[in-house]
Amino acid sequence: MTTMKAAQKRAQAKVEYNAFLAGCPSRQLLDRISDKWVVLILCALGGDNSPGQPGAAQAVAPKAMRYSEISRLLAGVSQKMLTQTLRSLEHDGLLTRTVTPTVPVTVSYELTELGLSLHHMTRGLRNWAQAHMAEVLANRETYDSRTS
Amino acid sequence: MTTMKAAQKRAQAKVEYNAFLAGCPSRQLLDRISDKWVVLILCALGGDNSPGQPGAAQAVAPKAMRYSEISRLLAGVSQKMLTQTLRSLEHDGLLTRTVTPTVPVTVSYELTELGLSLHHMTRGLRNWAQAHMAEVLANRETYDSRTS
DNA sequence: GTGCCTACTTCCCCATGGGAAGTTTCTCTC
DNA sequence: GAGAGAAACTTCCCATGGGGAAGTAGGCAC
Repeated sequence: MTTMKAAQKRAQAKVEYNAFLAGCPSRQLLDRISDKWVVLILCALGGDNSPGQPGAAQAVAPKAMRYSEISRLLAGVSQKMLTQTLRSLEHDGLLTRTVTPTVPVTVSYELTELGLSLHHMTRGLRNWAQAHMAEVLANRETYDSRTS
Repeated sequence: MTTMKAAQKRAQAKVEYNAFLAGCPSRQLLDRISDKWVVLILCALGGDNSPGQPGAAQAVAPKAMRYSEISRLLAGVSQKMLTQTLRSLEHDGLLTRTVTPTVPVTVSYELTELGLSLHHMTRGLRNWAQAHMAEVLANRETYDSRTS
């Protein structure tokens, strides 16, 4: 990484982000997006936040949301973390922040195209978690009974 | 969500893990897997850990790895965190831990089928990070120049 | 004027994670 | 036979990060 000829550098520039290397920017990016609040915010803005009508195919349409809406949906997030996470996502160009100077000012957040592409991943994560919950729970019990 | 008939409740029982609810087990599961070390370990064991020959199609085959191998691959992970994360993944049935009583004992970790299914997700995350790195970097610069 | 609204920011405190050194059990070397 | 060394942890200490709660701005309603 430190000693490298220009030709190699050029060849690497396109492909050679290796998230396993601690210093690699893609590793830092992975660190940032492998965060529970990031995943949840992406899911929320991505649109798979319908109140859970069972059986109804969830309408998965990206949707702009206000700060308070997100705050309400992501039960348990502290305001500090929410603001902080939203800022970093805006910083990375994953979402846009729009201030509307209404009575009390309203702020709305919306995924960019880039954010939308990441949303496909986080959506998969969330669905995985919900789909395999039972299995994991069963595994935990098996594990605990084996070791107790 | 609060007012619900028994019929609906029954219908929900199967499907209705909602990761947005703070108390929901699937939320806790999502919290656990939305972790940088979890993602990296899954990627490592999933097999997309080739030393980065640019251009060469990465051989993506799940692979058992020893503790020290993982430790070396995931530059920057502390032993404490690595052990802790591996334990929790084993606990959830995402990987198996096998002790071989050789000279100094060797321990190898391997993904279970469940872990493998999650690996598809984390692999996507990692690839996304590496693929969109440049774009994110550009966005950061734009953002910084706009606000400075 | 008092109070309330949204979208934050700030302060304090505790839990979590990093760094490094210690532990165990064996075998190999001097 | 004393000591080194190796793998996989475990333990201890301390800094950072995240939660909880309270404070801020500023415009409108009462």
